[in-house]
Amino acid sequence: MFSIYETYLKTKGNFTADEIELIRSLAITKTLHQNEHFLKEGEQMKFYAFICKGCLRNYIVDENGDQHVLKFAMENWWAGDRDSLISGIPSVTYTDALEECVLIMFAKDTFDKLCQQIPALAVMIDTLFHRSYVSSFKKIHEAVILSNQQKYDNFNQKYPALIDRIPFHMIASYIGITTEMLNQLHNDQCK
Amino acid sequence: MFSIYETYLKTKGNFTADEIELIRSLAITKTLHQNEHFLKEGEQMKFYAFICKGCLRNYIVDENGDQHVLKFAMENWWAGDRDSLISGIPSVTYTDALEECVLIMFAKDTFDKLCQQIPALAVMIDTLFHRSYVSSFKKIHEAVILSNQQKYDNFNQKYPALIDRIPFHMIASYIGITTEMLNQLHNDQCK
DNA sequence: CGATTCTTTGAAAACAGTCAATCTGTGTGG
DNA sequence: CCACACAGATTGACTGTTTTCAAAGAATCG
Repeated sequence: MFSIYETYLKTKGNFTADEIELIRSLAITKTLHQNEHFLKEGEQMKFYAFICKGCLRNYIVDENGDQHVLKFAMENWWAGDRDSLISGIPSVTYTDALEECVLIMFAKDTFDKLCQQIPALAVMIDTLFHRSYVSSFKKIHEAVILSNQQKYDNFNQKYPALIDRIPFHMIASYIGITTEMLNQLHNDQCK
Repeated sequence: MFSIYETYLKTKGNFTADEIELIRSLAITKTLHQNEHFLKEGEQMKFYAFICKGCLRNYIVDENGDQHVLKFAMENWWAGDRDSLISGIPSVTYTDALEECVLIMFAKDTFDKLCQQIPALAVMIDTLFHRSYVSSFKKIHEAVILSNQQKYDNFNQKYPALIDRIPFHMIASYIGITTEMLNQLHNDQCK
């Protein structure tokens, strides 16, 4: 499974064979079965976790016990609650596996040291963080101005085929509409 | 005006007198009059810009020529398009002054070098970036699940008195509702 | 004071959410 | 292997909210 991560690294920067080997030596592989929790509210996230296989969902539970999906993460993404990881504070979100998952993980301390030793790795993470800031800004704007129809179209464009992989009510929660509405939009499209 | 920035710095980290002096020596003060453009679409943002006084708005113009307000920035915030600044790409947004503004600016290269020399400054910026990532996540979630009424309440809580300082239609654009709707919510509250 | 921009109002239409009932598929225990 | 329970999907009627449109009133700026 490390080979998937190695491929990912090679698309993100120039790493020497030695560096790859060093990274490999410190990687921890973890598997999750379907519906298994990866991180719970109140727990601190202590590992960088890269997804080699599978799909996870990140969500919060409000005071009424209702769940709100904040994001989905799948192959070649990073999983979990970044705020908890970086700030060292307890997570306010839950993350769990929607499918069988295989993760490549690194203890936070280990990974931070690696970043100091391997400049390309530090650049990769900085870029990643910057990118996700930019994309989250874009997502705010979309949430604000788009109609339900447009949100639906957008979702399908951004996550092709994900709608066939994840229960409707979770996608509805993610894009901020009701399950009934999502269903109707989906029907309209298939006509 | 630098004293305002100095006060800001002191709340964000421990800076020595020498460091403050070094920062001061490289600062550029700029004033903007009301409605003056600070940054246009297509231009590259080349300065870190801290707001000592005044209020700016950051927005995009869509294919129909309609403006969409992405954010407001005022005293003790940073102005402009961060993506352009960090990535060195042309800005996709406009930023202009809603009032007379005074900015403390630093050329990007200059500031990046300062960060290397002054660890507290680098930490400050990292924290700032991380924070705004986290808060953007919160804002997405709010845009997705809150009713117009709640968005209005939220805005007033987060930006007290800003509603008396900025034209209604810009605030409406920012929170993603029509001017008429905002007006009605505002009336209801005053009853 | 004239032009422009911003705010306010109300009616009609479009839109989205709620609710309740039904349908479907999956997995479990007998 | 069947019957049942359960979670998720689907449907339609109803309700409430939000937008659109049009028009008029205030405020601001040159």
